[in-house]
Amino acid sequence: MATSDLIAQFILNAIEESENGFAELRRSGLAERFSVVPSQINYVIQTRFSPEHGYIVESRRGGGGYIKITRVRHSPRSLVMNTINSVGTSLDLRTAYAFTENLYSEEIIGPQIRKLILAAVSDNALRPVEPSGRDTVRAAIYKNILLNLLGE
Amino acid sequence: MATSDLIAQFILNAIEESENGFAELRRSGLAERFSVVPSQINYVIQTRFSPEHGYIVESRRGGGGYIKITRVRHSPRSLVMNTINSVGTSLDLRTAYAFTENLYSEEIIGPQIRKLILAAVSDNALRPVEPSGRDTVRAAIYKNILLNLLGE
DNA sequence: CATTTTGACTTTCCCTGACTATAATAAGCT
DNA sequence: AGCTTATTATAGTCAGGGAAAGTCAAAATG
Repeated sequence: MATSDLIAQFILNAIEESENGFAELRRSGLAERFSVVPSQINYVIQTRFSPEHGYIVESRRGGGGYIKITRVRHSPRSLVMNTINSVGTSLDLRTAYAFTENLYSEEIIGPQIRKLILAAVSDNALRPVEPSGRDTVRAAIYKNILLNLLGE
Repeated sequence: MATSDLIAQFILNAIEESENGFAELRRSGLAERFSVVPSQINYVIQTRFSPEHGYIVESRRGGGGYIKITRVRHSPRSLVMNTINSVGTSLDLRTAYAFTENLYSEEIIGPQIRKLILAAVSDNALRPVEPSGRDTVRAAIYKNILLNLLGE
């Protein structure tokens, strides 16, 4: 398992353990704990705690600086609608994963639907589509599934 | 016996031995073990662990990369596997409907899943794909969904 | 001639380090 | 004391190197 995964897990755990739904961390301390350069913490945050994943990140530099990562919560319906709106005409695989995990962890979709969505928009499923066109197709499929999810 | 068969055997064995029904492998390591070039592993996977064979393949590149091969648990005679194998490389919308209705009436999928499958392979979802190519994409998506849905 | 094997090239992801930006605190200066 | 400047302590950005896995088509094999 890559170090970035471990760091992500650590942050996730810190948020879970917290009362208020956020973790306040020292970038330098975290880097030291995992024996990586500080900028790797930024990498982990950018790749795993983006708004698409359902987090907001605040920070402050200088003495007493910190990074605060908060899990955001929407009402179920607005989250689905927000997600649909966030998907433009193009959607890369990573972002699709992030959106779907977010919907899943908010319990808006169950494990089966999560699997269905990921299967439908995976590169495996889109194999016949030219790589350069996949993100466009992915976006269309993704939005269409979510729209049908809304109209129960 | 060809080396590819030995590699396939090895992978099969690894899956059997595993608790969870999947094997997580390092492509480079496997290639080295059998003294072949890494891309031969891809060849083995493509020819022997395809969806039609009942396997799900996931992977990750970069540091800490891996290939994960999951055997979908259900008898090869099941309606799902039959459906997957009936799809082939092309699937028109009417046939997709028919297959899905069949799965629904056999109570293998529920109403919501039925709806979402159809949403995923509808012409609306595939709008960015040129009409002449849609059936091919539809087939790939359809098979992938079915396979993943039943590998719970 | 179908299948297997190979290798050159591409893509993705992780990790690092040099450089930049900002905030708090300490040190000087009037 | 109050203002300005230097120092120190953080965090942010970006480009690049390296470690995997993916793709594709040509060559070898049976």
